[in-house]
Amino acid sequence: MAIAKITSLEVARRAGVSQSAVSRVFTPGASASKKTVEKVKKAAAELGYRPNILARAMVSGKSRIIGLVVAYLENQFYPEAIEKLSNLLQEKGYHVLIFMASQTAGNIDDVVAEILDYQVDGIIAASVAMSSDLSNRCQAAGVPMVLFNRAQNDSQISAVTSDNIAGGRKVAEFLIAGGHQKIGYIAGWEGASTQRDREAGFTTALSKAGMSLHARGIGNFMMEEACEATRSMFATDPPDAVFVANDHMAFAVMDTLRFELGIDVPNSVSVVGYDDVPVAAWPAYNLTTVRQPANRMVAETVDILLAKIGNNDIAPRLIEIDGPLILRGSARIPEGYDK
Amino acid sequence: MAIAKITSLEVARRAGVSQSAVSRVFTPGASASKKTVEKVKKAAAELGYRPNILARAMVSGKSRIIGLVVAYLENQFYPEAIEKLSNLLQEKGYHVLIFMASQTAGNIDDVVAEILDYQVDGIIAASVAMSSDLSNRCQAAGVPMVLFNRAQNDSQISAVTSDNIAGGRKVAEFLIAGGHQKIGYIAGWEGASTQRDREAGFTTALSKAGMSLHARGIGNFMMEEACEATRSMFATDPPDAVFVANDHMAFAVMDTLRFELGIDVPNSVSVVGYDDVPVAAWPAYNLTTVRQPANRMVAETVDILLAKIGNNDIAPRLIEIDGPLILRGSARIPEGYDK
DNA sequence: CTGAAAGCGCTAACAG
DNA sequence: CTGTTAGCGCTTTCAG
Repeated sequence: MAIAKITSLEVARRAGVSQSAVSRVFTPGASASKKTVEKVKKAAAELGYRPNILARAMVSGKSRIIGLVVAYLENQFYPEAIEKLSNLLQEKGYHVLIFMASQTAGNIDDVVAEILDYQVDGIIAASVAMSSDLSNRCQAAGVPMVLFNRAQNDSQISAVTSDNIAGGRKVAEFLIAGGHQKIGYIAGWEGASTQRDREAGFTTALSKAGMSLHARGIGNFMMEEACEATRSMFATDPPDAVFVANDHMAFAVMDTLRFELGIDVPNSVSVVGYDDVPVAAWPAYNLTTVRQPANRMVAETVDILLAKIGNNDIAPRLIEIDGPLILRGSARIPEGYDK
Repeated sequence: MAIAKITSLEVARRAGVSQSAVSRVFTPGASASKKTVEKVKKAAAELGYRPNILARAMVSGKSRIIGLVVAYLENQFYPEAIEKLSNLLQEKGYHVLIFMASQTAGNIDDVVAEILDYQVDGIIAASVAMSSDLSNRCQAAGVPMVLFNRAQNDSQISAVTSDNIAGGRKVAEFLIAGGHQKIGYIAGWEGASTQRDREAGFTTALSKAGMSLHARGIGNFMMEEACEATRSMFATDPPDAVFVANDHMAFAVMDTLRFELGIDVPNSVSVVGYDDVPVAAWPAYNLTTVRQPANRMVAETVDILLAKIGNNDIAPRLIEIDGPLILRGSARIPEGYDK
């Protein structure tokens, strides 16, 4: 079985032109006479020639590869995001090299180092904490990076998230309008800006209404820990409403409430989540939640990244996209409520 | 901000050795004296040097990139699989370039063409149909491919799936043992070997017991269509058990039954799925289902692919991995049943 | 508009 | 074990 990798040189010979002519025909912004283009295209088609992207990358310095660092694929928000990210990038002529940053903490640095080895044109870090040392190395290597669904204090680095503070506030206002008196919160991983902002927006709005958190548990964005937190929270003096830092945990909370503790949702307790992943709309959960506008978040992320790839000197941007509260059946809806 | 891409030549100069010495130090199976290694490593560390993988790929002909074609990320089985795939490949020193084959039918060919442009060392096609023309082109290009969770009649191409026929049979036997009389089936997309095999195993076992399908609907692996199929199937003479071709649709079937039609699962009708995705274990569904052993499927896939990368002449292999029926609460369990 | 020539950063013979 | 020498396949000046 002969291995048939056709090079531009072979195409050139068959078309009776120089190798550089072939290159020009396949290089977007290049000039070639109609006749040359025709001859080359014909020869290329006959031979089944396609340019070698790696070779092109080497000389041009542009690989058209974007490194995507991602961690928790079990939370449905991420598969959805990577699908959209990948599709959009594909449209723009880029492709996504995936790097799992899972399990082993502290391996993020290694992962990014590996990414850099592939000469990626840019990096999207979804939901992972970035040491500033690390972002410096990317900077030094001239590789732009944008954080997806996580912000960094370090204002040197671009990030796009939903407006988590506003989201948290909306939930508080909704719950208060619903007449809830004892409001609990189940937190995500405290190292995450999304967690902190959601909680800050939530408790601030509570304070403004003269209320405070009735109970607080920590789920670390993990289902099992969220179950545990729910058990303790409902062991004594149970709340009449719980805001859970993301949908993924909210499902665990609802299941624990209904099937383990025998507590009715929403009649005995309202549950509200954050993300609006597809499962939230399924009748079994029918979860009231704040929608993270994945499409717009993805579009912004790609925009910023490509802009930076075009010109790395543009200032870092912090985008927060507002998302609506989606009213469903897991929480009591105040009469005449609209937002 | 200076862009600091260090080359092996610069390291060589600082270490006082030749450029090829540096290369050797960074090439796994190469020889260099202890002293040289030391000097080079030191200089490299000081400079922050890392080899350029693309350049290495060009000359060695090995990119250490695996192209992964994937379609429906909404079915949780796939995020899970790509996470495991990516992790395992990462361990072996490969990385995954993702290609979404979604929406647009017939774009698979274009997608694979693009993949080839990146000089990938191998391709994993998850759950996509492969035209034989296409697999020929990969063959011609010397790029091995293995199908994941889908088999092909074309025995020229390796594939790993669960044992779908056995799985279908297990479900039939289980349902029959449970005393069900009117057994329905909701099919996936008929173009998929997984769908066909599951159904074949299922109906064959039914026949052996002197039974036949009471009703049949088509869900095409989509939730909405599965809902529709459920509605028609239960409009008249409803079955007392339904086998659904995958979990993703089974959730939709259960929700339609319970929340739209007001039919009790499992008391009025048993529902069984296929895959055992994480959600199947959540209390809200607690779905009885055939487990696809993702870990072993992934391990086999990677094994075969890497073996082929090592030597493309080895024969194509078709692996079917047996998975257990996981008994949960969505289907009546016959007394004393164990399998 | 076109061809010749010079590399991109690295690995792989090849002598020494 | 080491340095020298060729390229991998392509883009990009540079003359013409």
